[in-house]
Amino acid sequence: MRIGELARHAGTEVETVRYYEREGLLPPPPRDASGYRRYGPAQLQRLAFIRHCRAFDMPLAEIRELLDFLAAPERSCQHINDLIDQHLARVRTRIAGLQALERQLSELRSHCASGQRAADCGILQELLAALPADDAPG
Amino acid sequence: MRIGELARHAGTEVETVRYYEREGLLPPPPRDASGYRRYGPAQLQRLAFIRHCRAFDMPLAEIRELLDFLAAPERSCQHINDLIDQHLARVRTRIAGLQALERQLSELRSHCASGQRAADCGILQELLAALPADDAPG
DNA sequence: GCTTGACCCCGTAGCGACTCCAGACTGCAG
DNA sequence: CTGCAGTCTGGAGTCGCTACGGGGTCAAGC
Repeated sequence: MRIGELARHAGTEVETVRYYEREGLLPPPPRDASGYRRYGPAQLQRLAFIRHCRAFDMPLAEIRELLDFLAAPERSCQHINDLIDQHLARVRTRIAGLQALERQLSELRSHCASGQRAADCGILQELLAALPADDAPG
Repeated sequence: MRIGELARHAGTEVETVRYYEREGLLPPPPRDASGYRRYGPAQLQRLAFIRHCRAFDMPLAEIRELLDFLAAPERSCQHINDLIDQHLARVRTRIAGLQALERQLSELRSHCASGQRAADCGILQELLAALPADDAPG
């Protein structure tokens, strides 16, 4: 299979496949007489694994670590669990941060009805009143 | 005030201030005899405004638009409301996506207890079983 | 044989919002 | 005078792609 077919099966882009190869996540495949990359099912499985991890929003560095475990089936998978736990913690932290952000934005939004002059806009007023007293210059 | 003090008051980094200047969010300030940037309270207020917006996770392009309103107090602030509404919608979409991700990750995590061989790790199994049947090559 | 179009190659630059670095200069305290 | 913190400039690095430009290859249709 050539790169376009591989990408299609994995639901991604040709450029992304070449990018993963450059980054060392996919091994350089053999080439045919025209220099085209030729892939087998094992490469597709590996690519699908990567895309599956990316769908979980994992950074490539972590995916790299997970890929190492595919090649070392006898190793303890404790580190895998740790990676997932850490990632889960990151996601939860991010959610909490965004929820706080959403509350603040809703509050901000409530300060202005539509169609006023910018000078009277409660939103701009709020955004301008951003200097904590102890940080203000003397 | 010099750039370090300005940055400290705004709770940010010197490099960030210079970056904002390069990006046109802060006007180039006057320089003293040694070429050091000298700032007044107005610049600090503007920088604090930007950082406040960034704390709301707004992209610099939107902040640029909001800054335009500070210079045009007679304009209608309808566009400001629209910007906040759009941003709020983005934040809510992102939260929903991350919550779905969190559920999937928790599910994934439940597939493996600690200390097994990688070959038996339920997490790796799940990640590998990523190929939908209709996408698999013939 | 010739064109058209889809596919592939490589290398490079761009995104957003910083962050860090090298190498030089300035300002102030001890 | 020495040392160190602060500042200057320009450029590169981060992350995960994405989009270009300029070419080669291949199968089908005329």
